[in-house]
Amino acid sequence: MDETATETAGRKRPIRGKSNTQHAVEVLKNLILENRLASGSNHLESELAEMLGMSRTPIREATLILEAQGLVEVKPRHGVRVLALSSEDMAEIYDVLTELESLSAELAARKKHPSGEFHPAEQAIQKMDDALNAGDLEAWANADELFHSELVRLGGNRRIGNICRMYGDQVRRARKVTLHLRPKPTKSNDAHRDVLQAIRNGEAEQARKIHRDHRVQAKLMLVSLLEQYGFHTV
Amino acid sequence: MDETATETAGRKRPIRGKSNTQHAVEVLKNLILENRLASGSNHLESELAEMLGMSRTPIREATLILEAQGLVEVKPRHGVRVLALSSEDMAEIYDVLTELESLSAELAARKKHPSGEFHPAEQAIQKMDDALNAGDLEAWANADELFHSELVRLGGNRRIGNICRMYGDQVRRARKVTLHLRPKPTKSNDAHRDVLQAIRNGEAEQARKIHRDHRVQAKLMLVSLLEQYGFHTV
DNA sequence: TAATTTTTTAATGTATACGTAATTTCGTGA
DNA sequence: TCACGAAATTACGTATACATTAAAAAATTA
Repeated sequence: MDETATETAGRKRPIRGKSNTQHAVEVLKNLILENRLASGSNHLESELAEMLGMSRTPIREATLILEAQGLVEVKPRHGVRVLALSSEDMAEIYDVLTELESLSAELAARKKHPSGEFHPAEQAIQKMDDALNAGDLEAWANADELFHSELVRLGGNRRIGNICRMYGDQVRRARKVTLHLRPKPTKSNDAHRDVLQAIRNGEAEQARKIHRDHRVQAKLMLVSLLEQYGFHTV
Repeated sequence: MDETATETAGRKRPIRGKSNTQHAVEVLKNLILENRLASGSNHLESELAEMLGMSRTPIREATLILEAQGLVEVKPRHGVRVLALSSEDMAEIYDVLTELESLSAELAARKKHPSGEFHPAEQAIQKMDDALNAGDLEAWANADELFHSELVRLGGNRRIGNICRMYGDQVRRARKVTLHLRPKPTKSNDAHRDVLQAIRNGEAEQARKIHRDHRVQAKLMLVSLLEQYGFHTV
């Protein structure tokens, strides 16, 4: 009990440069993405506050932020509800990502890039190859994610960056379910390599088309997997 | 002084079913869109709190929401900064809207719609015609906005709806500046009519292309206007 | 005077108190 | 037993207090 009291007292000020609100956002987001706060479950502010060892104030602020990001819904007397992700939801999200990432590929191809600008994207592809050879799907997924965010960065539209980052969280959530059900993603690496080459060559329409086709394929596969396996786990 | 005290005390509970936080979001958003909180200006929480006659708590919550919507930036000791909208920002926003609305047109064309589903969109076009004949640009802009949101609704992707609604606010902000500088938008009405017809006919690619071209034109016109006139007013 | 340190100020982040209203529980009557 | 209404509970929205710390101001020194 003693140490608990001390801890609680000590936790008043944030550990290091990070407000309790920010901390709560991170922790709650992780809990949701890890599926440790189940979809559809309701949680009272006071419950979350106690769970994270802080008062309701930063919790409220955090839930507002998470609500704006579409991860939870705040229902006045019913607590914070973690939003479920149906296969329809994922289809919607994939459509948005497909569109905006393809546009990013096009935009990236139209721009002049300083040398070395493509290095992170190349590295991501390399990591994907390595991970695939090693049979490490988690590593592959991380590298894949990295490539997609690089693509968006190269496109240079920061708003697209924000949107894709936001929905990226949700895709990660679904990926937990699908990653080990899907066929080995050998074609992804090729597609990514091709997009990058098209961007380098300044072939805007081509870059867009390649990425778009790749994304459309990925969506079809993912959504059918989710429908097949019910997706009640997410 | 007396009445001030009474007012402050009375404002404790929200006027009508709407929390102070929600109220603050609305009021602040309007102030920003009306350009009565200038871009780049910083405002302390306490200042806004006093301005709206409530305590800092709901103001803080409101600013977090507005921050998530990209209207302001909360900088710890410098207050709430209203984000400026440069012509580059508008270009970014237009690119996103172009892409997502065009996709919506495509999606709408692929779907079966119950009869009467197109009624609101038709009405919006009619209003645009009327407004244009009457020379009422504000009315035209409102009807135009309505059509765009209808288009997105017909597409059926709720996430696109959220994104477009969000950026719609910012477009409205810029429109304040450009509406009376741009040439009369006679072609818009035709384009809208054509999209709607294509959707009706189930011509998905066609619908997408028409709307896309229209949007690209609009973007070029708008961005060049903004560059020309500096846009320092927004 | 300019630079640097100290002091002061004040805005924020957080906890907490409390009134309000929604929900639930309980009790009453049909 | 069920429906309905009253009382009790309690989660939330908001105000407020307060400690922390960044920024500004003042003072000291070179």
